[in-house]
Amino acid sequence: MAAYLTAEDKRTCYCAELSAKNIGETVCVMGWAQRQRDLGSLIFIDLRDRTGIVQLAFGETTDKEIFDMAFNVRAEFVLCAHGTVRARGEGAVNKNLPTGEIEIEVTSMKVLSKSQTPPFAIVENSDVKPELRLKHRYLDLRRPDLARNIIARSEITKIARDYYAENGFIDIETPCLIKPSPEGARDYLVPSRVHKGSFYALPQSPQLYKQLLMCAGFDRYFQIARCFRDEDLRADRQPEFTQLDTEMSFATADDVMQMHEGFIKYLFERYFGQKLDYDFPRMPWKEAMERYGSDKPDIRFGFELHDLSDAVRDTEFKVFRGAIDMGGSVRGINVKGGAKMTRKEIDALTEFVKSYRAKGLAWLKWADNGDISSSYAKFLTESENEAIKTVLEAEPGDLLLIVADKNAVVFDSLGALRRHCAKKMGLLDPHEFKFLWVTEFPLLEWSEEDNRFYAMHHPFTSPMDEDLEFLDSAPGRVRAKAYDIVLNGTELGGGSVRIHDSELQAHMFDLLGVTKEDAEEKFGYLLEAFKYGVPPHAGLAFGLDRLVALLLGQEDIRDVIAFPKVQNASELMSGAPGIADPKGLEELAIAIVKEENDSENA
RNA sequence: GGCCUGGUAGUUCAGUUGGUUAGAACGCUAGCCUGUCACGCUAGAGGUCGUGGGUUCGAACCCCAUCCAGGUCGCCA
Repeated sequence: MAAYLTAEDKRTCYCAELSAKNIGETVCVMGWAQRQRDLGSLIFIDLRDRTGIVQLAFGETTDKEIFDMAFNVRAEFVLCAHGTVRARGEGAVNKNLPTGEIEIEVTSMKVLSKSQTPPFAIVENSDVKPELRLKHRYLDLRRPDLARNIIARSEITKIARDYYAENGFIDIETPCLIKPSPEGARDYLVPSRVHKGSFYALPQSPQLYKQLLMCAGFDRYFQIARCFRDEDLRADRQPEFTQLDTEMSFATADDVMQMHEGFIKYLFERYFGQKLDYDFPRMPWKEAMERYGSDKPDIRFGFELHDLSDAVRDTEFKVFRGAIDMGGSVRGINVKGGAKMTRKEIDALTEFVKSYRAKGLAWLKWADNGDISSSYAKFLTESENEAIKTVLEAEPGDLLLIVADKNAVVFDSLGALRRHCAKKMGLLDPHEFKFLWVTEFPLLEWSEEDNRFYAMHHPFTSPMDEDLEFLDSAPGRVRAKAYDIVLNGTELGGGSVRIHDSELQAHMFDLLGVTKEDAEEKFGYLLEAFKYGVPPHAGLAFGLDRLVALLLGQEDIRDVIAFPKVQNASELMSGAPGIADPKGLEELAIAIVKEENDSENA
């Protein structure tokens, strides 16, 4: 039977807070039995709480009743132990344990709760299937590495709140039940009982509300905001995630970037005790694409892209010829030291780029001993081959990898390839942090599929002043006052200067093919607000999960989220989502049409 | 939605021409043990081989379907 706590059972400290300084003190600790070691007439129990472990000792001086209790303790029993801190004997000190110099000589104990044998051991660096860990997430979270992540996340959000508060930001909550505005990512919909047939959406971000807060005069807004997107998951993407969301009035793009760069520096100083005393580089989007094939470049290593189109401008090699003729390009990277790769490994790289829609990979391996093998060299003239080597600054030991295709495919595949090679070659140090700003994003993105422009960021993003003149003549070349903060190949956050001019906003909607009625229906309240004096404003949101994961060297954001969802967006512990009660559905006037999850408004 | 990988004891895994009773380590249970801390020693229990169907004299193994988990592309204004 489980015991209960009484007035005397007051915890005096956490397990791992005890040290040699406490020798002689009477203490009361509570926690979980990590392990029990029975040596006959001597028993040790490692007691664990979220701070760590302390050893409880039971011996000949222990009451028989308590000793028997200790004898029966098993892993994960919850204990309350009273006793005296004492030094361990000579030779019995455990140097691997922070509390290894001492132990608690237990005078009384309660088993507050028993435990079945857990489905997996509660230890650091567990190699148990994610499936099982997530099903018993409360046990997984007892593991020290995961517990540390969750605690670290709390520290980081505390630092964020401090920084933004110190800089005059006001923490304001915005609604989670909002009006659907289907554009971009899929919304999670919540049916309204009162308004049958109508739905709320869960916010993909507090975008419109924070702009309205600017209209309301709260010129610096901050919120740790939960956001929802009904899209497929990835290691760095959950259907519900947290943004560290901000907005500033009377601020330029530069003001915003400086403010948030300040936050990162403040965070590094307070969390790591590390000074980042340099300005984060700023790189226009076009340069990022051309040098790294990515709008979120990892600049910890080289292997930059180079345009080889000129070098093979007149080639008869069909693969290159075709790419150039269709308006694409031929680009390559020089994987320094990559000549060590075997033919098999290079073939695997070819498969890798194919997953990015590239038709193939042209390669040249220049061995240390001067031998050259290549998939393409024999199709090119000597001068073309030389030109490629010159542009890529090739030398013995290098591996040249070339993709010829539409620009989008070339950038995508080579951008991913350079990172893939760097990872394979062990060049990515998770403890090296290289921040940069990517700026001057295109305002609009052409969709082949729909034969129209879409806003690359969102339709409230302001064009750059110097490109305003092209808004009608060449919309595709208009750049936006948008900026992303990038760390080690991950987009940590992004934002923009917003349009605060009704006329320009109307123009934007026009370009995007949004009719007046449409705009009125979806965003009327924002446009209305803009009629009553709207300050120029700009903002930025960090992906908190990614930020925490990267700082902690975690590859998967699930390791910094207490109760994450798996790939099919379900939550294995609770089993969410679940079937709704038919009565409830009736009340909502919702009928399930198909056997599956497909629901429709009735 | 596409492609790839995996699912065998509580856990991590091994298991090839398809053939007796499906193994190992750790964990678990019991006994012994006064300084352990991955305690040690002895003994023992523990399996719908993800699920359903098929081929076969015979299936963990071959085929089909399906479920679950992971990766990835599409998608993520």
